[in-house]
Amino acid sequence: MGAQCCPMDTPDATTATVPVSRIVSLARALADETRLALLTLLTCYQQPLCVCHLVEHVPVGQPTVSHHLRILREAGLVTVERRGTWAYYAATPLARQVLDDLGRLLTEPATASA
Amino acid sequence: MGAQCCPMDTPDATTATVPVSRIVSLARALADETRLALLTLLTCYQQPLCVCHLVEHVPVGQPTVSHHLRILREAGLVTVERRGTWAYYAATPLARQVLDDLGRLLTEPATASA
DNA sequence: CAGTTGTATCGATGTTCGTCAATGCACGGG
DNA sequence: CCCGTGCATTGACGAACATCGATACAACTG
Repeated sequence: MGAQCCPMDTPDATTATVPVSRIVSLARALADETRLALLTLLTCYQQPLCVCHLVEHVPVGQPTVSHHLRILREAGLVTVERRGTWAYYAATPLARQVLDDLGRLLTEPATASA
Repeated sequence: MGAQCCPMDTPDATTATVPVSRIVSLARALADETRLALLTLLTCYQQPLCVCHLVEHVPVGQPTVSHHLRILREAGLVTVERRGTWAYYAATPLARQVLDDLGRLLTEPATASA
């Protein structure tokens, strides 16, 4: 740990407006191919979709889909409404905005706005 | 798999402008508390920082910091420049925009723009 | 009330991942 | 030329996770 490697000492840098753990929780919910496929399906449709339809569009079983939907729900990315036997899941505005922003950042050539 | 649970069949929904795997890769890089702490440190400073300084600000050892910096670099979130014995890491514009966007989404009360 | 269907939960399993101790490597100084 | 320093890599270990089969639960149907 040399003394002249960096110009100045780094303060605690707790200038973050949002706690780091909150961003990590959101990123962890998005950090799975199956979950992101489910979220993409839900964001493409204004109509809520039931679990049995979602199962047909991802290469995993129904218990796994329920498991992932639970994680997405706990992250605030989807909502669930039970009507009779079925459970209808829908993407939240947060999910739409996150996917919209990330998609824009990954397509645009990194125009530094901040 | 009932016939009348959902109004219509769900098409393949490949309307995504960005491949799912690309978003997953970015989310996985952000889905760790240590990595996000390093990235926050780097985004708070315009000056690149060397590894020995970063090590002092996270509760893990130097090999682990190098490991995380490698993941962040492969995700396009940081760049590295070697000067003499030291390696200086800096946040990319992508990292600044991602943290800015996510921070804004998690503080604002979900104003549906999309 | 029994049977069926849609969904959630439980246990187990294989894999991925974060972490560390030890080592290797490049560079600079005596 | 040897040694110290900063950083990267390796191997190993434990924890977390994604997945599945089996089962439980809820609701509609006959």
